[in-house]
Amino acid sequence: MTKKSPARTPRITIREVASDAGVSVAAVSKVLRDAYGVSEALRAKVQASMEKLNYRPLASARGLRGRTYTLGLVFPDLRNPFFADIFVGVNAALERTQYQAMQGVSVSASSLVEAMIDRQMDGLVLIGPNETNARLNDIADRIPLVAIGHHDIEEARFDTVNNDDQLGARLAVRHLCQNGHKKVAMLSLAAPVSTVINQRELGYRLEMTEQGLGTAINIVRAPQVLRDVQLTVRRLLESRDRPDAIFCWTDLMAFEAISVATELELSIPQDIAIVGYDNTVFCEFAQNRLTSIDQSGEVLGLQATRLLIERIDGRSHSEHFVVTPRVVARASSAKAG
Amino acid sequence: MTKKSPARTPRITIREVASDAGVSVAAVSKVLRDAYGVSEALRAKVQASMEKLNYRPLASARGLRGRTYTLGLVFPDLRNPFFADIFVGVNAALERTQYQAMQGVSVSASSLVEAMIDRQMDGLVLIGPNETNARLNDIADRIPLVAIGHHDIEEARFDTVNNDDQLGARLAVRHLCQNGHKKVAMLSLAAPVSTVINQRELGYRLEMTEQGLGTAINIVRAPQVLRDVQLTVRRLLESRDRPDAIFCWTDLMAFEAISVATELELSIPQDIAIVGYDNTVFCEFAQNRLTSIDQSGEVLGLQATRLLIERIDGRSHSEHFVVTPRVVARASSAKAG
DNA sequence: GCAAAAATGTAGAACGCTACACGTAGAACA
DNA sequence: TGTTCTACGTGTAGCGTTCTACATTTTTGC
Repeated sequence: MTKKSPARTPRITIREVASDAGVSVAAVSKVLRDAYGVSEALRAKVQASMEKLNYRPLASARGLRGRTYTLGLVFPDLRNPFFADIFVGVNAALERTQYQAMQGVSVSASSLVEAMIDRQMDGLVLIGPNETNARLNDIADRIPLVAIGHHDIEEARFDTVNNDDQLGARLAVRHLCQNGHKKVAMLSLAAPVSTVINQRELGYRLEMTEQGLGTAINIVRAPQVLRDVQLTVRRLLESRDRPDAIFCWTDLMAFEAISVATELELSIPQDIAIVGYDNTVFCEFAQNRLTSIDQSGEVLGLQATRLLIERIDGRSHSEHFVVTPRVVARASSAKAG
Repeated sequence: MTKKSPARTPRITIREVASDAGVSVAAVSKVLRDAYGVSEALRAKVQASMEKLNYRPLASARGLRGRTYTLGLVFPDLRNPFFADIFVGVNAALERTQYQAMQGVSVSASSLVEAMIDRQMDGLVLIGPNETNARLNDIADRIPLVAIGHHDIEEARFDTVNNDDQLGARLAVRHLCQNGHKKVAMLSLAAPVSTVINQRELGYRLEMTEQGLGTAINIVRAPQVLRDVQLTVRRLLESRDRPDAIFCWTDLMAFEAISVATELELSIPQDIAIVGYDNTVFCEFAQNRLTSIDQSGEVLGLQATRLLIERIDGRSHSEHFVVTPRVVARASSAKAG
């Protein structure tokens, strides 16, 4: 079935660079890799030839012996603009390095990770992985790994970068309480495994208790799907004893909450206050004016990438970086009245 | 500087599969590639061994001789959820094939394309490329290429998949006119090159003229940046002779328009009607209720991928697939009164 | 039955690069 | 002067696949 493609211009190889520069192939390779034992004169000669011939090393060939200079980013989905912030951070960290990031979106569980290992990524950044520690350790045994958004670091053979989700949740609740809201519900995510969810829910519970609102604790969970979120919110807002505030798992969920509230002709924040998480760009829009917890995705991405490169370069003990979240207050959580 | 990483379990290679199955390496390779000349018995034997050993072919090694079974998707940015729709389509097309998609976000112009060629992608899908035809042809000479959102197909040595942007713009204007809006402005994008922008602006002009509103033609352009869009919209809405409707380049821009209008205490659609493009999920939200032109990203992604695989398999003449857009009417463009 | 054709399997040379193991030359030291 | 270092280059064996060419067996045609 496989026919021949039209002939394409063949690539410049390391051999041609070597012969053009009048040096050995090994010498060119050394220059390429910044390896030890190269004189300035030789480096200059080789670099001139590379430039002249417009040489670009072929990643597959490099990968077969050494590294591919490619990092894999695994996103849980593409709809949340928060991930774009992380991506910005990753790219900032990659500036002035030879590395390139390739993204994938984990459609079917962990098959993407396998695909990336098959493709010889030098390392992986998993963003919000729904995986157990054991499973992550398995992966880490095969490829340098950093997880963003995974709190279980016991015996972890990989690095993690997190915002303090427990604190984030506490800040949200505290902020709402300070603004006079009492019956704070939490709209959480119904997902198989997630240490992030656990932390947020824990923070919510602890802070509610601390605020003397232990009896008002109310966690409802919805799957990521649009319909389900709306149904869940609607049920919550129409319930006999409606909360006066909702702390949402994500800005995206919060926007849906705003939508449902608007449909029910409840006014925000008078009838119902809303707080999101991630401080996405859309929070700023006048139709949302959503108070949100900022976990600075850019920093998360930057640090994760930094750690990953360190790990590729040989570090074997685990490091765990934590960002302190902060409240960005907007109208959606203003004083009740 | 490069230290040794902790020893990782070595991979299963084709050789081990061959020896386990008691056949030659070449035979295993044939099975892997569905090549001609393999008996059922042999195939079964080999597949059993592959399963048993959990063998996965290494893409780098394959790439050195044949293909990597990897397709590269190049997105212009990560913030627009419309791209998630395209991605869904791509994945649908990849189901039951050996191919895997890897995404990249084009930060610095075309350097990502080079990086993907270096990494031996079998083909590329460029989404909304800001490139000239000549430049795209250059790329197409080096790698199978499909562009989504590029209308200049003259002498194109690549395939394209588009929605009919000219029609889309006409539909938007027509819809607004039918609902009694007359002074329809267009909020367009200030970008270096884009045949998509040209088509939309052309459609807008033509339809305005056809509706007898030639004198009301008013195109303002803003760069993608948040601040600039808001400034532009604000200027437009505060101008002496304010339009009564805005047709926006993108839902994202439309949401910003809604934001500015809300801030100015203009009501939608009474004071100002708004129409977007892409029919993103957020359009449905009650705080937006945004009328939008649907160009079915899923179909775009699916078709692009289909064409790309055909092209990889040897097709050399160009094909151009066009999707017909449709209006999805919501409150933001309802009758003026 | 026998030649020709088709089907099935194998050997082994690439693919472009890295990294190990060396070779050489000059400097430093005694 | 010889010996030991150090710095700098080179030759070349793979890395894990694919694919061409060929060898062998089976089927077909008459």
